[in-house]
Amino acid sequence: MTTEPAISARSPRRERTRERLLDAAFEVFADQGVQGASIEAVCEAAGFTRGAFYSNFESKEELFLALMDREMRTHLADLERSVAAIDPAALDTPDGFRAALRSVVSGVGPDVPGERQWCVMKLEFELLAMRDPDVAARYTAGQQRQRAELIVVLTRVLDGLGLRFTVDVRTAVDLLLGAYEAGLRAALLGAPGDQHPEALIEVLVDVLTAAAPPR
Amino acid sequence: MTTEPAISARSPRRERTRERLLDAAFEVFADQGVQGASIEAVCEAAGFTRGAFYSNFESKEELFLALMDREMRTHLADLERSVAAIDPAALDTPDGFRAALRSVVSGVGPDVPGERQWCVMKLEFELLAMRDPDVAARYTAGQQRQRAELIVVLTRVLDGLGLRFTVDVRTAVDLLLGAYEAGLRAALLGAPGDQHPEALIEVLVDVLTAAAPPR
DNA sequence: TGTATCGGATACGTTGATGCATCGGATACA
DNA sequence: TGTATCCGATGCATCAACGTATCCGATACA
Repeated sequence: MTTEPAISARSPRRERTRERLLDAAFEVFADQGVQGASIEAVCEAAGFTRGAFYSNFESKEELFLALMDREMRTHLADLERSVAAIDPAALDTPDGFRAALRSVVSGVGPDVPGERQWCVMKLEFELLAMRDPDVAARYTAGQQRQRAELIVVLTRVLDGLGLRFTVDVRTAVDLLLGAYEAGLRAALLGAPGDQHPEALIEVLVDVLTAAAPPR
Repeated sequence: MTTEPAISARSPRRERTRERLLDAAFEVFADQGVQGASIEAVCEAAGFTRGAFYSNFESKEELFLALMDREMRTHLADLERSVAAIDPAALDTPDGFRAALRSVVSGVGPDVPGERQWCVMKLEFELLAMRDPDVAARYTAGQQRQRAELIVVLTRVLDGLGLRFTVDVRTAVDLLLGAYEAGLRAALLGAPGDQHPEALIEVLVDVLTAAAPPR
């Protein structure tokens, strides 16, 4: 999209500083917000000065876009990895089935340490997307890839078990993702009550498979 | 919470400028982001200079908190109003029931013009809450009030119809709110597919009332 | 070992937001 | 109509972030 120096033409050293700047950007953006963070702060966190930054990126916006693309690629890969790691044998028990489903829906399961940052950055992405059509297009494209992957996987898994959701699979995925995100956010904000992602997901799975024909 | 000049001790004139500043803050914050917006920009939008601002608020943060409190109060009032406006007669038909439920869940139904700003500001609130425990406490408190109201209302309505959700009412409310928000955000971001709030809500209602005992 | 190129550091001028100290006009009350 | 008070406007000094132009050291290659 933006003019990238023919990606192959980037020296290894250059590539490493880029990565370090992106890593730092993730931390600093999550901590202070994309708008609130200064380029200087990102550079400092990465152990560089602004000279290095302007040598690698044109602006904070370009840095942000590069970061978002990288994160979405990473999480799609994580999803595919955790899908590949599903143990078909464990699916027979309801608990195993729910666990697999949860780990798949969360994209990467309870990697609890980074959960907060991940959630915050997702909110930042959505917020920026609300204001910039270009960001919105990239963001929704990534979300759609994730959604498509989940649809395929769930269809396959349920077929294998001889089950069916009581609603269209695509709708089921949307509901599952919505419930998971809402629950996660509420939990991270310290909300009381029972709106925690695991609980919501389990209830939802029960409801969505309730009237399904037995194997 | 913060030192407010004994609310009664605010002259009507002063009160009006405060309101105008809050109105402007809503617009500007939604447009440029809380962090991205300058105090100057808010003042300009309100038709004042910074002198007026510093005479009424101590900082941008205090303005933000005042705005968040006001918005949450307003939306709770809207919710109670739309609850009061439910026509019991229309609840008999499935469509009427769903319509009532949707308008109640959305807090104020399809007031479509301001929907985008409302959604953006909610994201801003959540994001700021993620970073500041004080903001988080106020935000979740407001959310819990809304949730409690919905729980009461839905229980009452369903009882009147001789229906029951197939899951705990509190869980049902969480699922409905989650689905609505997720759908709304996706729709506003221009996502393709069927993840639109109305559709999700209707499916969810069907699922949640499917196995309910008939009247 | 000499040299050219690349990558990051340094230094500088510019801009825009901030907070305050002070001023001026309008409103209320005698 | 005169006067006091309140409230918002104006002017100013400060500061942080920005972007660029230039410099220096390291690596690659002859």
